Amino acid sequence: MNLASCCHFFHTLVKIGYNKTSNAMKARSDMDKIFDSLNDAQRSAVETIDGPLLILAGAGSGKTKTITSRLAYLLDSVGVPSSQTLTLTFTNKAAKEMRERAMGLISQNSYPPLLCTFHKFGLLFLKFHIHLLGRSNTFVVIDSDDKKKILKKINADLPTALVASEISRYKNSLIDPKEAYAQAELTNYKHIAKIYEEYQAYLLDNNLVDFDDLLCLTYKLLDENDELCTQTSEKYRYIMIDEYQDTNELQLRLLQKLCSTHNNLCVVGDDDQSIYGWRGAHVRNILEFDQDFPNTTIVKLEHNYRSTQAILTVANSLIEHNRSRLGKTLIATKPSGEDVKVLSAHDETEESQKVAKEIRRLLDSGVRANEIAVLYRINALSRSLEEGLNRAGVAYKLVGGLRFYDRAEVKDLISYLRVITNVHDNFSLKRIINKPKRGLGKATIEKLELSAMAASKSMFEFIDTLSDGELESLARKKSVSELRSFIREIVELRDIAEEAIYQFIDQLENRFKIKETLKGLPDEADKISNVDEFYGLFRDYIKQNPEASVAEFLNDITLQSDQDQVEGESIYIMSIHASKGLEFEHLFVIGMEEGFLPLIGDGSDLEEERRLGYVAFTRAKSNLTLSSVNSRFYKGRRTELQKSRFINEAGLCEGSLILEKNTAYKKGDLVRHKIFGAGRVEGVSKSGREFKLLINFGGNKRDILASFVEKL
DNA sequence: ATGATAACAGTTTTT
DNA sequence: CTGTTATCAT
Repeated sequence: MNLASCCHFFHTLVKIGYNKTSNAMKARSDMDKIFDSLNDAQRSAVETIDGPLLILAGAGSGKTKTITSRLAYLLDSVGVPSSQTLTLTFTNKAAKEMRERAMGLISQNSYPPLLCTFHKFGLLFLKFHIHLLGRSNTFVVIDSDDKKKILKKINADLPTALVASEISRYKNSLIDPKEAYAQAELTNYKHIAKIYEEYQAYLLDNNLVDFDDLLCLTYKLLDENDELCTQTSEKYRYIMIDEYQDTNELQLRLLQKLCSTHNNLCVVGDDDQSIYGWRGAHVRNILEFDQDFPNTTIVKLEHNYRSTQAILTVANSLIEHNRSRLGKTLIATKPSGEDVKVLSAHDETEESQKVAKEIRRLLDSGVRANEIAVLYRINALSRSLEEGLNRAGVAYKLVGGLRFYDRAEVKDLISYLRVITNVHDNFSLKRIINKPKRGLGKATIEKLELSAMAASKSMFEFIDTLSDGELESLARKKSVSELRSFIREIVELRDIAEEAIYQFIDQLENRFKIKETLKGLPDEADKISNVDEFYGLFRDYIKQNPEASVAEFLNDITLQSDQDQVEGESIYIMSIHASKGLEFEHLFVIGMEEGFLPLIGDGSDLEEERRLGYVAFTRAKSNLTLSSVNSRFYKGRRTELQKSRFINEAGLCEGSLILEKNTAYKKGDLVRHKIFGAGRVEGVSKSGREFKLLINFGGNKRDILASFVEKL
């Protein structure tokens, strides 16, 4: 749902009140069909509507189906007005998918329920209530790049990435600059707190809002206005949250406010798939949900409809090595299938060669390219893989990487639009004032900005009101005339945007020759096609929302990452993080070595690394191949590497195939156990899906599962 | 103001 | 080995 229609939606709710429940008979038979398609656990999750509910949804267990069915049940069977429900996700993609699936289940005559991302909800809420904080709702949402630019300007010495993440941490812990300063002990942190204070002042001055503000200002409003809080909570009587394992402290507290009057909170997630701890997500939110929300009902969805038994066995045994987890075991609904394979290679070149060869073989046997994917823990591993795929003539699509809206040429366009909708936006103005070149350098721009500030005017206003003579004392003569025409074009475009929006793009390109100025730059063709794509997006948006303004378009796209990957005739390669939520018939995971997966470094968490392994493995539907190398070229040097411990923990050994064939251990092998130390294998037997070894530790004989020892 | 070089750091990234 | 940023001549 776009911003325009969402706002309309908010208004409509107020005006028409609740919609009437649909035809009960019809709803009943539709609901019966939905229930028939659910398993027992899913059905019980759908029918539990009052009080806190934790749905532990394992990978591939029909999570989306369960949430959407529950929504349909609430609306069509229980008769809850759609306006009283709120469903939040993390990504636009998830929201879109869920909305589409929910629409197919919910009876047509109910108004679409509010189903959007956390941040979009924040945006909508602020549009309606930010005035209570003494701010105007014409604020602009900035992205993390904009944020870094602002921080860089404020601070010169400390690394902006660090400052940005610390400020984010403060905001997500609801710590204001004063408190941050008070609690800082190191001088660096005092310094960061000062930067934080200046940054906040800058945002306020320019009426900007960053991603974190969308949530923390929303929280602040609810926290400081009891009446608004009660009213909002009563409005959304049934709340559902997707991917709950990825929520942070602020999101938890926001949810506590939102359901303070009813506690009808249903969260869906998987503690075993929590892979964003480094970004502030708190696994504890899902682990201790029943402590935050007493009298919680817990439903586990453990039936897996995605992967073969063989793949699930491997994934289950890996994740069992984690201690902090609620504990569940995926149950296969598919037959055993092919064994999980382990490739080993001497180096990354051979690895990519082997993987490419396997992929070639699959393609030649008629497998469709988009059913194949290769995953890696760090993006740096993509290079050798890409080379190998190129050599083998395998077309691939790299998912992730630099996002569409983050590309320089697209950001320039966005800045143009921002200046056109708000000429006082100094920040965006500075980005484009010398694009295309108008002979203004860093020094001149700085001078203009300072003088404007001294005159208490925005740069645009300042330039516009100055005489040519006055301007010439700040910039060279040639630049002054360029500036004049720049100002004129912006004003004219603003009028066009208001009066003839369908002409807007053509006029923009005409006046500023955006595409022409890209000629001669590296990757010229890509850049021009990105500009064209952006133009297309704008036109589509206007076509779909004829009443929308440029400002609405801008706020909407700031919250968007490029989502829909076009299906083509190429295989996919991506990081494990980027693969969350996806599935592939044939999956390769490369870089299964100590130091890469698990990645070891400061702040690394072995259990989170293991969950990453688990997420990776559970993307596979019928074939899973892992690969490891003896040495890898990384950061300019070649490093000797050992096989990932996860290969062993997953019950796999070199050459693979522990399921039916020989175990890697035989009588007489020397092994080491974490507690008992070194010992000799005296017997091998099978225990469930794993091998059990009888080991003699210096006279002390014990039965131990093979995955708990390592070979010497 | 602009382009060329040196110095440097280097996971994962939903909004 | 990469890509990004700071600094220095032109």
